[in-house]
Amino acid sequence: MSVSIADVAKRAKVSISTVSRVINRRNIVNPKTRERVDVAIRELGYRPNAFARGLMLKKSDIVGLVLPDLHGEFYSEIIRGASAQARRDGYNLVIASTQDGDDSHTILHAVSQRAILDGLAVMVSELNGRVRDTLTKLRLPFVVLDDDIPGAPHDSVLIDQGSGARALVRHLIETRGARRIIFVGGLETNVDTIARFKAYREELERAGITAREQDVFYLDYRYETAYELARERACEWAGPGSCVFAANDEMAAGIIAAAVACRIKLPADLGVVGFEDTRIARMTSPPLTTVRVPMARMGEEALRLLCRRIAEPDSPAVRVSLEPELIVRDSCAIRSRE
Amino acid sequence: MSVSIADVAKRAKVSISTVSRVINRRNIVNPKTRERVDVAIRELGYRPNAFARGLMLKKSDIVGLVLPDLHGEFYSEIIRGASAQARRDGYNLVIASTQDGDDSHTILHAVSQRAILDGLAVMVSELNGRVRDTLTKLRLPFVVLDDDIPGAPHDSVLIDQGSGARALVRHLIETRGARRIIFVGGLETNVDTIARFKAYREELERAGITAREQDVFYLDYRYETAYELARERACEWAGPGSCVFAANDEMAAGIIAAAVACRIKLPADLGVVGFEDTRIARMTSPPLTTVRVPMARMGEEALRLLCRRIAEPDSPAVRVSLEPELIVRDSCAIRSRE
DNA sequence: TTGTAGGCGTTATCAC
DNA sequence: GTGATAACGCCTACAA
Repeated sequence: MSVSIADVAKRAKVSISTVSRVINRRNIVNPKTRERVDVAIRELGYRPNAFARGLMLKKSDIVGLVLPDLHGEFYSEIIRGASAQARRDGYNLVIASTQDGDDSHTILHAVSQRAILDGLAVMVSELNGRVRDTLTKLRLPFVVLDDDIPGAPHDSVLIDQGSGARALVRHLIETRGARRIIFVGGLETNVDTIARFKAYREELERAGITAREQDVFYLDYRYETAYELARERACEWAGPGSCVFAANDEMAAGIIAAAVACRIKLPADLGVVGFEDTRIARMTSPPLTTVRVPMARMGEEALRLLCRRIAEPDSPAVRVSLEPELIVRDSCAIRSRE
Repeated sequence: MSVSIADVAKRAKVSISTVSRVINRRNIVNPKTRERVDVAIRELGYRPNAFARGLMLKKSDIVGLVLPDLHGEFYSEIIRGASAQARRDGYNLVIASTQDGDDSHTILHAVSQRAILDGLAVMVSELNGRVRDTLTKLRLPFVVLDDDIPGAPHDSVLIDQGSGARALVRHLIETRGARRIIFVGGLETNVDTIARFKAYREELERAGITAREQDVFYLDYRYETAYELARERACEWAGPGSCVFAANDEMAAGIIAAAVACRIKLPADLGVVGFEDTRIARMTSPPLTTVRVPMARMGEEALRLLCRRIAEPDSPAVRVSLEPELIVRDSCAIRSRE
C-alpha cells in the first residue's frame, strides 16, 4: 500500500542501497543516477518510513516536555520557547502535563512508554527522590526545569528568583523610599513564593527595616483573592512610605484595583509591585513595576541543554541560571518625599 | 546494550513469540508461563522497542497539533484541551507552530517528515487550497480547526462566532438600550474579526439602527492600541446610549482604562463589551461583559475527532460547531433610562 | 499452548 | 559508484 524504498529503487532501476544513499549522503552518488532517483522519489511521493529508520538509527528526533500544569501564561511561554528551540535543533516536541490528580510518575510513564523519545525536559511541582528515580530508570537523557538541587548529576535550568526579588525590594527601599513593605505571596508551600519571601526578608533586614508579621500574607496567586484582601486592608496599608510586594502580577493587579476602589491614590499613597511581567503588567492603571521572568528563555534553554546532552551524553552536567530583570513602570513611582 | 524481547525469552526459557503474546494478548498464554515471562520482564526492566513495534503495527500513538502561533491564552487553552483529550485517548501530542516567517507548508512538512504521526490537527491562519493540498498529500488522518468550509471532505471543529457576536449585540440593544455601538476589531483581514463584524452589522440592521462608518475601527487586538484610540475618541463616544464592542477582551480592557482616564463613568456613560472571556475579563473595573469562547473545548473536540478518524478512517466527515456563551458582568450594565 | 520462520522498511558492511 | 545482504526488534501466520 504505502510506497517503500524498494518501489523507488525499481522505478529508478537502481538498487535499494543507492536510493538510501541519495537520501542520506547524496554527494557520494553519481549525479546522473542521483537525478533518476530523485525523479522516482518525487513521482512516487515517497517518504522514508520513520519507524524503520528509527529502528536502525535508534533515534526519533522527538523530545518530550513534561509540565506540572498547562494553565496560564507561565507554562504557555515555556512551551513557546521550547517549541522554537526544538525546531531549530531539528526535533519535534511532545507536550504532556499532569492533570486531574495523577502524579508525575504516571505522566512520565505514559509519555515514555507510548512515545519514542530521544530525551525529556521535565518540570514537576515536587521533584522528590522518587521522581528522579523513575527519571533515571527511563535511561533517557533529561533536563530539569526550575528545581534547584546544587550538585545534582543532571542538567538543569532555573530562574534566580532571589536576585529578582532582591532587586525589586531594593528598588522599593532605595528609589521609592519605602519603609513598610507588605508581602502578598502565593501558597506558603510554593517554591517560588518561598524564594521570593526569603529575598524580601533579607533585603528588609539589610535596610534595617523590621519586617512585621502582620504584613505578610499567603494567598493563591489569583486576582480575586488579592482583590478581596486589599479591599479590607488597603486603607490600613496606605501611607507615604508603604508598598505592597505581590508575588505575581495577577495579585498585584487585584490589589491595585481594590486600592483604586478604596479611593487610595496610586502610587502616591501606596506603591504596588508585581512579579513575572506577564501581559497584564501593562494593563493596570498605573502600569505595574515588576520583575521580568524569562519564561520563554527557560523553555528555550531547557531544550538547548537537552539536545546537547543527546548529542554528547557524557558531557558534564550543566546548570543554567537565568537572571530576571527589574522592570520599572509607574505603580511605584519615585520617592514621595525627598 | 538495550534489553530486547530475545533477552526476556531466554531468561524465561520460552520462545520470543510467547513473550510477544504475554505483552499483546496475555490471556491466550498459560498462566504459569505468563508469570515466568512477567518476572523476566520486570527483572530485566524490559520495555518494547517502539520503533520495531510501529514498523509492524504501523502506529505510533502520536498525533500532532499544528497552530499558527503560540502566543497568548487562546492557543494555550487549545493546547490544554487537546493535551488532555489526547491522553484520554492514549495518544501523545506533538505541538508545532509556524514561526519567524515560515509558512504553514514548512511546518507541516517539518512535523510530518520527522515525527511519526498517526494523525494531525491543524489550525492555520490561511487554509487555502495549497495548504489543504499538502495536507491531503500527507495521507494522514487530519482535522481542521476554526476554518469553516461548508461541505469540506474533512473533519473540522469551529466556533460559531456569529452566534456569539449576535447575542452580544442583541444584549447591548435590548437589555442596555444601546442606540450607538462602536465596533473595534482586529485586523480587517482577520477571519474572526470579519465574522464578528458581520454579525454586528446584521443585528444593528435588524434593530433598525444605522451603522455609521466612522464608528468602525480596525486595530490589532492589542491593549495598547485600543487604549490610544479610546484616549482620543472616548469623550466623543460617551453618551447614555453608547457602547463599544471590542472584538477581544484585551482591547476592551484598553478602552475601559482609557475611558476611566478620561473621567468617563462606566458603565453609565459608556458601555464596553469584549470577546473571548480570557482571564483579564474579570480583571477590568468594572468587570467585562463578554462572550465566552470555548477554547479548551475546541482543542478537546479536535482531538476527539482526530482519534475517531484514526480508528475509523472511512467514517463520514464531521463538522462540530461550538457555541459561545454570553457572559454578563458589569461593564455594560442595565439600560440607563427606562 | 507453544515454537519456528518470514517479513515489516531502513541503514550499514561488505564485496564488486 | 553501485549492488547484495545482514542486521535492527518486533509481530503473526503456520506448524507442532
